[in-house]
Amino acid sequence: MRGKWENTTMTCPYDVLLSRLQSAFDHVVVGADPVLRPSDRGDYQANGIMALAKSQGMAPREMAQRVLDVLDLSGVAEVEVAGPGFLNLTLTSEYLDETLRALLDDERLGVATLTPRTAVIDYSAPNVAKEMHVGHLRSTVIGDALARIYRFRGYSVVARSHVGDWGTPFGMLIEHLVDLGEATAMAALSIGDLDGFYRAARVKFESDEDFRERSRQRVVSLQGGDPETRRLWQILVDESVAYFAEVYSALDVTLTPDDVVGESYYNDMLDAVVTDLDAAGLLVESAGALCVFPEGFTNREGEPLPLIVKKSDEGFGYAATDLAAIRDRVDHLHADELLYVVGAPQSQHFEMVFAVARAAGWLPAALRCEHVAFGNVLGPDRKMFKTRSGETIKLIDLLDEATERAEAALVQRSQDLSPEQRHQLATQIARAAIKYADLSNDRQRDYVFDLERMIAFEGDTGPYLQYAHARLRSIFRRLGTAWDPRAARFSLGADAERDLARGLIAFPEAVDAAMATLHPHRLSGYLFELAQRFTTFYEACPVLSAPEPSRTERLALCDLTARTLRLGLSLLGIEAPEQM
RNA sequence: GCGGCUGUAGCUCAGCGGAUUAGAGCAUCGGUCUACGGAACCGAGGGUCGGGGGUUCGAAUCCCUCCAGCCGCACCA
Repeated sequence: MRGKWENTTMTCPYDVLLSRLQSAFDHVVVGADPVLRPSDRGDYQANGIMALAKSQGMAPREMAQRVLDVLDLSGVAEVEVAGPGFLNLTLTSEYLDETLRALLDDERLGVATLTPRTAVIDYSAPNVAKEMHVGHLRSTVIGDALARIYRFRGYSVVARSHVGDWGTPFGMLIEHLVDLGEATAMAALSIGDLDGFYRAARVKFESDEDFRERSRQRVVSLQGGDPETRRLWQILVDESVAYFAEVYSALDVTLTPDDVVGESYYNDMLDAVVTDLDAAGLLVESAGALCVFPEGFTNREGEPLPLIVKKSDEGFGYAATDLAAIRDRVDHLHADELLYVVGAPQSQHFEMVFAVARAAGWLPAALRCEHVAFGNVLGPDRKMFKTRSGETIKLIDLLDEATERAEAALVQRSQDLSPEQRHQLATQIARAAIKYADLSNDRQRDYVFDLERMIAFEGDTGPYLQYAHARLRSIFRRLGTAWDPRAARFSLGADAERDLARGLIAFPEAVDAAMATLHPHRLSGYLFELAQRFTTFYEACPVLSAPEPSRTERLALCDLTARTLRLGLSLLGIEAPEQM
């Protein structure tokens, strides 16, 4: 997973160890993997000896010796062979001291920037004139975390919220808008009652033959480019996008209206998709529809499965839009990487779209293109999370409820906060609770939404991490006199100090793992563990009352921990308040 | 029927290319208590890693198979 991206700096111990081990392993077999892991035996362990020994028909112990003979870890770590042939590596105290002091001066806390690439990340994607609900939570939160991580690593990120702003429902929506009158409709939409608007349109559509007919005509006008119809449609889009911006802001998500590029944006490119697929000899007419049959996909009957590009009614399917979007992103946005943060049920669709794009030559082989799939948000009954009456739950309601609970908890504890401060803080805690709960689960799995648990201040939660950070910051508020980080020397005499230090130097590994695997929970898990290391340290080691030079050393550890938590949380899109 | 995902402690979940004793949180029980923010810490109990085979010196992890659940499988995105 490493080595795919070139590092511009190399400061973290893992990288140093890996490169030293790698050259030793290369002496035996070039490219042999040392299999370097964090370990509680030493600081790290290299498990690659056994596999290498097997491949060379040697005894593992003998192989270990052979590698040790050429392994140069001077100034970095001590090594010892254990068990069948594990290399247990313990960083020298000089090297730890050196590394930690370098971190004190490093705003990036050891995380290297990568050679810049452009990544287009497709996420969130709500529908125009429809409420943002829990179904959009994961895409929005995971996508935004990935975008933040990528940016921090030096990538240029183009975010795309691929909103549903086209298709047959818009006939009915526009007619409903006309019925209400523009002013009334805009007022309704601007207060965020998108669902009410949609539902009312739907009801009329189902019960009123005349309305239904008008709606059909409206679709035709819309697709035909009738200016007045387009103007009305634009009102729906603009009001919705403005509303999404409010929700994004409430969630502290980085998406802006500029990132909201709906399906309609690609309309003009759809004909070319068809023409070019045809020219490439990929297009087949089947049952009146224009299709591509990518290899390896079959339907229920075992027959080839089509990707329908143009429907038998002449309309374009969403596959056409997705294909057009790929071309646009590769050709015009110059993407080196494409990510689609979309639910797991669509995995086959994306596999097919990617296969067709590759077959058509629109996706260079070197370009990373991935469906970042995720599981469902489940309710307490382990079914799709809905209200008791079976309705979808608005994101904004979810956030409001979380904020209320956080606020209630704060009332009991924080006496010195003004109501405004308390509300502001409660908002930050609520966002942290919801986002962290999502990001700390393996994204591929379904997870059970339990607000009670996720907003708790104890346990593996966002608020717990925020609290750890706030405790750290309070130390510096009570400091009184200034301290000089540059005077810090890390002797790490106490176990708790050393454990904390080991956690601190591993931050780059966690960021790297989250990015390489596109699994933000690798980072959240790291942060939780770091917070635990800190609280253990904090119990065992007095800071402010410690004698020098211990006091300065411990303050430096606290400083690094606070900054690591803050930076790590920020990469997940979670704020770290100074006080709680 | 085919394909995908999932099945680890009472509950919610980690376990990253197989590796030295399977972890955490919550809950339970027992400690710490003039406390640098106790919204904390320390400790205990609790698991035949869905079942069964296989490969291996070694498997929660790889392969096969079975069972259970969720999802997808031609014109809604």
